Amino acid sequence: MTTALVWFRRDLRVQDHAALHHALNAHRRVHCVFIFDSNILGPLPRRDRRVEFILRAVEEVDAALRAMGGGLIVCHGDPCEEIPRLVHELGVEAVYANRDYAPAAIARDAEVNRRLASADSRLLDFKDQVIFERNEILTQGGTPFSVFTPYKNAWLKRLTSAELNPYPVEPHAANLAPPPASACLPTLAQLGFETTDLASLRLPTGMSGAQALFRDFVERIDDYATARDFPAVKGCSYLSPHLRFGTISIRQLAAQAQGTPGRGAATWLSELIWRDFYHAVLWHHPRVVTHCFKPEFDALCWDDVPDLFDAWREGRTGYPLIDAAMRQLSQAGWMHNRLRMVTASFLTKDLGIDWRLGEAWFAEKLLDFDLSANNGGWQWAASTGCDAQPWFRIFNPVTQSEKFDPAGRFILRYLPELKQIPQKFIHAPWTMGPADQAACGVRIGRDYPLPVVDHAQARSRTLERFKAIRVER
DNA sequence: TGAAATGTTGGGGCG
DNA sequence: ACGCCCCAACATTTC
Repeated sequence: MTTALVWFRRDLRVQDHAALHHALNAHRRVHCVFIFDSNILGPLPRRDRRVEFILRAVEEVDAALRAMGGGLIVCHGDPCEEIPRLVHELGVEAVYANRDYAPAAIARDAEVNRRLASADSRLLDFKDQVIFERNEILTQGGTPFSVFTPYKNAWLKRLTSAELNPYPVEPHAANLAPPPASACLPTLAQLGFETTDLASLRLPTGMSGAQALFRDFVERIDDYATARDFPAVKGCSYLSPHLRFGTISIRQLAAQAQGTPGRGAATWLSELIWRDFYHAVLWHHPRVVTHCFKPEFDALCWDDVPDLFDAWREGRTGYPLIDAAMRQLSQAGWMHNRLRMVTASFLTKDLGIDWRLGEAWFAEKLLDFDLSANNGGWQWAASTGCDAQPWFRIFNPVTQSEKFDPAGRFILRYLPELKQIPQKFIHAPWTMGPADQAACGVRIGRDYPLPVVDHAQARSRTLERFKAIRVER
């Protein structure tokens, strides 16, 4: 009678779960554990919606496992100590987990595995988080891709139904072992955290919330290609936090995208491939965590301008689309993808601030924060990364606003102070003359900030900044 | 998964 | 009728 332990991390579901599937297939007794990692939780502010989001998901996993005769052991501590302790207490032969590709996670798992080896056990890890991982997609020359489009073509060419098949859990669910009677789930307070406003965000949580969002999106998937760029429109899937914590599986999403004809589904699949791409980039090039993917851009001299950085973070740059987006980030813990590109461009190309500062702010605020996608997106916007946007391609915050929020509907959702100004000034309020300002009762510089920088000037400074490091040949 | 600068064209006003 | 200019509108190139 062999015993296994399934270690849940960023895969908080009980359907289509690789590690759980393999453990149940191979062992007569399967315990399940989730650890609130004190190494990760320690540095977080005491109010963090993600901890609450995870706890809601953990509660649902526990309930679902109990319904199948098992349950979830939930610990709070250092996995390097907790896992070996459980292995000893429960008499576990092997620990099963789904692979995590972030450098810190790789190091953690290596350490856990090292300690398990001395206890005559081991950590078995499985591909679950992505469709293709590590070296599964390489160029003909056997090197990792550094441009997205050829990567995507190779990805699509390699895709078979095998990658999209779910990992069923039910067939051997009888092997689930109930947790010790003493085990019970911690509260947020017991974890040392305060309640947040997560409930007021109306963000569906857990597996059930993810499936509800998924069903809703499937109804709209045909419109995705055209609607996804407009932040005032309900065009995207809103599944990113769920994909981040694995409350829904990537295979379910990719199978839906692949099996639906039309441009909408194809465009969405492309976005899912971007996710695989950035995971692979991080796995092949862990240096991008702290350095530019293209080393020559490490020579860039960014500006040290704390006041401008604060204005950006707090949404008071004087550019309405930027400010609305930054307030969405703080208020909702999420930002529309188009706006992630526009605000990242603004920080790096208009304010001249190092992309790493913006990356860190997004990492703190985003519920869906994922190191690979966040780093990849920021380096793309800063023109320092893999398949980055060319450095001379600089977003105009006003033009982007006119294109993607033409009526200013998104802007007004987060900047009610601009409600009274005429629609034609909503994208650039400072262009109102004194008479217009008086007429609508909004004085720019008092009721809403003047632009903190002039875009045309900032643009030419950025061109100079990049020209300065250009290699002469 | 841009935008600005520069070049070209063609219609219309006008002498 | 014709040439000239102005300037949108569109195309190309440059950053």
